Amino acid sequence: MKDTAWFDEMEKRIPHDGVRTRFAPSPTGYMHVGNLRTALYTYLIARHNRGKYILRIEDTDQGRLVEGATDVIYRTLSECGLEHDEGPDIGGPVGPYIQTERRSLYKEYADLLVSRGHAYRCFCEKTESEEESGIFEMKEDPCRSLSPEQAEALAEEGKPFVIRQRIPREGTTTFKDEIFGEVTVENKTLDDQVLLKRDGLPTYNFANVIDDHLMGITHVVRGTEYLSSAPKYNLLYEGFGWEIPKYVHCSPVMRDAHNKMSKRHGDPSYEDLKNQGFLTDAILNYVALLGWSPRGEEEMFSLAELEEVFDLSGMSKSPAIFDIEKLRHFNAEYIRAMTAEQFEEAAKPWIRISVQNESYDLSKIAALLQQRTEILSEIPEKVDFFDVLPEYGKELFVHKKSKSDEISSLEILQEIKPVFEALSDWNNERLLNAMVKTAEKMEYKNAKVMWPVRIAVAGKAVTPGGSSEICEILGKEETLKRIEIAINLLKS
RNA sequence: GGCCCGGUGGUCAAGCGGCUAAGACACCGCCCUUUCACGGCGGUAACACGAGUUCGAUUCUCGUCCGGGUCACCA
Repeated sequence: MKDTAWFDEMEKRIPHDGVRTRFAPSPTGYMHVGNLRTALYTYLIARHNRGKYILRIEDTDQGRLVEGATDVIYRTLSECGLEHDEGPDIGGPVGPYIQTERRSLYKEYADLLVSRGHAYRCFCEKTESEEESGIFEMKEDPCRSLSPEQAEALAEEGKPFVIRQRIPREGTTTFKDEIFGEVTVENKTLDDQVLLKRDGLPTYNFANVIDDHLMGITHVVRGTEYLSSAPKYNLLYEGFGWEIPKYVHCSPVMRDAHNKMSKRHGDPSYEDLKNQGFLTDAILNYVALLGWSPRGEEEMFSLAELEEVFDLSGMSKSPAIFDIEKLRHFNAEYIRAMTAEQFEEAAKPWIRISVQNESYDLSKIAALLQQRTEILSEIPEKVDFFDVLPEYGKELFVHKKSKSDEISSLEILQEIKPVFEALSDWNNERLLNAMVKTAEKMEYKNAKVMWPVRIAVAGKAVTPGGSSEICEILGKEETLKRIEIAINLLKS
């Protein structure tokens, strides 16, 4: 074990420069919405207080390592603008920031705790998960009562061991959470959790305490699944004589009333949502509001605005169900708030999926789409008719609201065709004008004339943009061709 | 099962002893309108239950019920 000078030296490295938070994911290759939200809140607490936001990778579970997982984390955080001030990739004053690279550290602190009597070596066989065994009994660990000499002797023999925390049997432990307030538990309900595993790596429970302290973390942000083990962490801090950080336990994001969002259930990760055509800003905005309330009426917040207004007092205690419908709403709002150029850039790849015909003006198509799109992925099916006129039946010409039927549609199309043919300038204004004039002449409502034109040129009842805009984009030749097809269909 | 934490409309939620109990999504209706959409206006819909405390409880206390978490050499 290192001498006190070494431990003192470690203490001196700890920054004391205001608020410091950390996002500490384990690299499983998947950033689900709950993770992202935790990262966001962690980031916001730091930024709101002009503090530091740190990224730490918790890879102490060797069995669950996933190739390329850290890249997903970097990419997601960076895309979302949650830039960290310290981390594995950019370093910092209290590195390394990957737990497996800190393994020797944990051993020193575990030994320190053993020497102080707050922990002990346990030579027992591995225990099974109690949940699986169905037995929920606190059992006395025989190794707890081993004398230091006995334990030392067994270790000398080369017997493998883990290091367990020695929890007092008597008394209570109280901790304070920024969201839940004070929580008190009886020590006898706490078990002697493993601190250092047989493979020499720390458990989450231990590594967290060590790293959070050594990295000068002031606000420990994590999910409520750690709420009930928080007393044990406090006991650890006390054992070391360290200052206890502020705890912020966030309630989970649920997929429904009973289940958390999870990879297993196929719930969307950040990347999945992106692929479905959701915008980063919309995702962030929505996720921020899932479990936190700004109080006022305003719901739309940019990341910069969130940094200003975010505060712990708005945090919710109960779980929140993820509602994709509301996310769609936010996404639609963000799409509408984009400039035409921004939207065009975002939409083009999606338009291209079903519109390959080079002669169509993608900018015009995009312009029609902007006010009618909630998520980008619905674009291809909205515009597929530009390339290929769908097969459709006569019944599409029947529309109650515009008082259209097959008879009137045929009549109108036959009337409008020569008018279109005669048009010298092929643009929206002229087309609209032509249709309105035709309606006047036939003494029909505008809608009654435009309905069959829409059906004829698009082959579907729901289209982005009005019929005149579609005709304009399609061009004179294609429009007339499609009207002719419709006339023949109606005659048959 | 023990322990911990929750419980306001279908969903996200404001509320912090006295309110006609906000707002948003969704839903419905009306208006606008070249369909749909967008926009505008309006509507349906909630304090889990039972005791206390109090002049007065959605707000405080207790119990019941319901839900979540945890009890791993996973995080």
